[in-house]
Amino acid sequence: METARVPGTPTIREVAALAQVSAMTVSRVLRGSPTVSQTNRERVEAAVKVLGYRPNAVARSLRQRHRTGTVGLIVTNLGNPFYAALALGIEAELAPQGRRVMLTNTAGDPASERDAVGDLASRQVEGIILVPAGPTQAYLAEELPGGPPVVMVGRPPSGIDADCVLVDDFGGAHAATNALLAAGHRRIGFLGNPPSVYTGSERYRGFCAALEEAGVPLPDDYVRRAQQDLASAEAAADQLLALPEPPTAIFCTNNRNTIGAYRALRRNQVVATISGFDDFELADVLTVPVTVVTYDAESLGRHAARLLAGRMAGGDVDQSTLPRRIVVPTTVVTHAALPSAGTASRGVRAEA
Amino acid sequence: METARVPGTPTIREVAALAQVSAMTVSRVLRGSPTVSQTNRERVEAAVKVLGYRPNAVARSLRQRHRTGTVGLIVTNLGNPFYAALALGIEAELAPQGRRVMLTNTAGDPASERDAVGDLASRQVEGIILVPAGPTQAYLAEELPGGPPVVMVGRPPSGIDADCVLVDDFGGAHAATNALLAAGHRRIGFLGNPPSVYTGSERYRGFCAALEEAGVPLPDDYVRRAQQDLASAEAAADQLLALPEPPTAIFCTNNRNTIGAYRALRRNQVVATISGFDDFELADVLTVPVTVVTYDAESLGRHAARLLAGRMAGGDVDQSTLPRRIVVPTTVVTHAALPSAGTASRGVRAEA
DNA sequence: CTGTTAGCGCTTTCAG
DNA sequence: CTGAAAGCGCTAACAG
Repeated sequence: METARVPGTPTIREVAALAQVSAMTVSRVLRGSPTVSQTNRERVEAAVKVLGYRPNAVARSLRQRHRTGTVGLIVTNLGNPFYAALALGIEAELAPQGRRVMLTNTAGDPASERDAVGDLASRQVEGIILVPAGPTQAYLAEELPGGPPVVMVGRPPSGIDADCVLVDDFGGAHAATNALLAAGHRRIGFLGNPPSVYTGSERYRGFCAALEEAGVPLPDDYVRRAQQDLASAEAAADQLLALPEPPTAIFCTNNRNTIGAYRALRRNQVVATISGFDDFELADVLTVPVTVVTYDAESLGRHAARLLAGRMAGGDVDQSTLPRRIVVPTTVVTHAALPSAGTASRGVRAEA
Repeated sequence: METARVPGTPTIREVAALAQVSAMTVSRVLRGSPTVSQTNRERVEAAVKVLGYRPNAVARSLRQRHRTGTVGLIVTNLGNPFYAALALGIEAELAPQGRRVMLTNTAGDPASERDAVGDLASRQVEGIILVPAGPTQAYLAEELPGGPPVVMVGRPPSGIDADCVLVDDFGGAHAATNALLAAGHRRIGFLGNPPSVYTGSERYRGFCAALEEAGVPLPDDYVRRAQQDLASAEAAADQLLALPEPPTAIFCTNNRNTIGAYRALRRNQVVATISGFDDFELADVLTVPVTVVTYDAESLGRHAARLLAGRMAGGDVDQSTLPRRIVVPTTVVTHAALPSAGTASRGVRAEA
């Protein structure tokens, strides 16, 4: 049974046999150890080439106790360009470290998130970057005792300690609302996620704070909640527009809501200023003015990867270091309306 | 040295010791083998719970020779919504099979693609889904002798045999061009990728075939090439519009070109019909008519994952089966222009 | 139904 | 500088 091997997958022993050295010498050459004679190094390299040998990373990981060079990424919806950009940033940061990303899409299902965490831990990932789907991550405490470090993205950890990377939700909403106020708006509606969602409540807080600072009132019926889909946002915007005194501007807490609101305006043939989180392509060619809050999702991913790298095996951060938190800044971009006589520029940027 | 273990990572032996059975019995229980007595099963399950034991998938993979339950995905640009949707479809198809996706972004660099293939093979992925960056994949033959099966997406394999999933590039371009002809256009310009890119040449072929069938001439200067970025597309479109007899419609082979062409029209205050591959959000609210070719990128990913599943360990396809090819159909969607008096519908679909 | 033995492919450890 | 022995955590193969 000694010779019953697949021809295409040689092992280190076969390389050793061909090179007439021990497996250890081959192992040393493969890892670039300096303690190998020039002669042996060449013999081994030749044998590797002849056999088309490729080291088995799984076997290596097993022996090296958990050094798998893999990182888990759990997102709620890869179809959202925001998460795609996040994944891109993470991959770009980790690949040069020789680490690979294992991708999981939860479709917003907390149970699926929990399963994924368990499975990734089983696969010995060295760390996990998590965009949480549910309200709490307390389960991580029992799921990962002594397991891989976790970095959370987009909302702070709840029920557990972990590093995290956040967007300046409050500041961005505050700045965008200020831009609307500066443009002379006094009747400003709000279209957003339910307050149970972290980003939704933070952005609502920023919105309210700006209004309050300006002494501008916010009638109860100017506040509408919608889900993350166009239809629900359109319906909510319709309600705003149907008010006896409709708002002259609407602030939306996410991309879907912004575009839904625009469609409602267009269908009702109303001109009002649209404002919201997340820039989008063609925002500058719409028939109403658009003011958006934007930020660099790829950079968010890079930050998350760097935080994680610090916690992983070989990282620079002491495990006793307190949870770290990075807040990524936002920028307000004002797009002129298509038929407007205003500035013709594609976008006017202002620091948040 | 027997007890020098990290408390948080128990092994199967510790579970066995606690349950007072052998490691094999634990292993059997974990995998749901029916040949375990009820008593022992309960003892083991209790011990697992007490210790918080989680099987080590790396050790399992090593023993089970390559059954890692991982698949490699190599794309050129995750930031492109098309690839994000592709990844989503692949993940959705593989996750229920207990397989995880290892993601790699090549940024269009063939050398990076080759490195990624080697690394993924080293990590013992059971298969690879590849959106090729370079003109040939001949290197796979020497890189993967007896290695994991590969499925290509978006363009057919070159220099090697492999299953692949393609978009009906020819048919889509043909149908879209026919739609322009049916709308009465006789001066139709072409804005596309260099013909060295598979999709570019196929779409050009479809475009030409439709014109030829209709007996409509295609002047040389009606054909312009652009890269996959807005600036280059805008410049190329400018040239088309600057012709003595400019086209009344422009067919573009990709999303970036379509939007670039639209920006050129808008800047030059010209009304012409825009047509192109890939639908995009807000296409229906532009100031000119837009006719796009669309297809389901997520479904493309699902098809790719299914083809791969057939070739992987435990798959249903004999390895001697000839390379399979799936062509995903396209749909032509006509969006009415914003100020037009035509149909008010969001989009008129027609089978390609 | 259960356990023992052996070994996946590699690297740590220690002895030359 | 080199190699032999042992074993990472798990499971196939066999024997009871």
